[in-house]
Amino acid sequence: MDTVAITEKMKAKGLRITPQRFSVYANLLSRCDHPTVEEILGDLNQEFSMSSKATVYSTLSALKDVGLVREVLLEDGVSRFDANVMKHHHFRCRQCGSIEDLAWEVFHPPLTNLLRPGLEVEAYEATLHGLCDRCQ
Amino acid sequence: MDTVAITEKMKAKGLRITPQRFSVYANLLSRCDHPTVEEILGDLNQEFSMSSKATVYSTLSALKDVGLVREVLLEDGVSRFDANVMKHHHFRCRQCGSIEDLAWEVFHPPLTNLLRPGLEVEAYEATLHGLCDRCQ
DNA sequence: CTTTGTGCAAACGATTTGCAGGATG
DNA sequence: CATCCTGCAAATCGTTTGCACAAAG
Repeated sequence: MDTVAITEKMKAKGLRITPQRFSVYANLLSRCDHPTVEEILGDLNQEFSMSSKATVYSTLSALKDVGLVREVLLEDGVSRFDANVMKHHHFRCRQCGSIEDLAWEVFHPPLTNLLRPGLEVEAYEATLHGLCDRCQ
Repeated sequence: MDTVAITEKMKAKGLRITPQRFSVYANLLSRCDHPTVEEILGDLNQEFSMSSKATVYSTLSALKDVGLVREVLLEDGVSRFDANVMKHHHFRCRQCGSIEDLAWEVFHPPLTNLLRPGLEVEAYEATLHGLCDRCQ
């Protein structure tokens, strides 16, 4: 996705554009893993100081509020972020901890008639655990 | 489950029995929600001081190591614990935050042929989100 | 009596907050 | 030029750790 498209996407959600915000979102869009705040910040500050930790937190929070990114909480006590906001599931390697997205079709919809009456299901998602190819 | 059965279950796993350990596990077995350390500790210290936070953490860690309890990490950054170690899924009410167990049969197994080759799936579980009856 | 658990307080790491100055629309 | 973002440091919150004392087997 090019610079203009990214900017437009943010503007369309009513976000004020700043170099920090732009680069956080651009970084997230360019990755296929699910980075932590530290990892994003490391990328942004690689060549020159671009942003601070507090700003990355606040930017991710703003992006999350308007639905451009999703927060992913898996087995470690760390927030991870994902610019893929389509419905999908996750796979997590128990060895290296890497996370990847899985097609939504991997699971059939839940059999809601097996739930106790009274529960109103609005969404769901699954996490698969195992070993990735690199760790086998 | 009675006192003797609980004690035997812990002994069978090689755990040394103490009043603190016993009451943490007994508390967890008697609940159907998925309490945090704070909630368990609050219960134990209701009438008189029974345990400390560090001990509850260490007990839960020991119980987890021998497979008598499971740690559940859901949408908030807090560890929750579950004495139900059978395979099951979870439902979380987005209003009140309550969590309940769902039957394993609610989902068919994943269609692993849709995954990219190289991933070795060992386990999985799903979380459903919605409104419980009390919150509708 | 040896091993292991307990409880306190201090340490820790991720995240949030307060606030003065600066950039955006 | 009014709004609201940035960045620093301090505050917060859940969890872990170190250690002296006590309890379990």
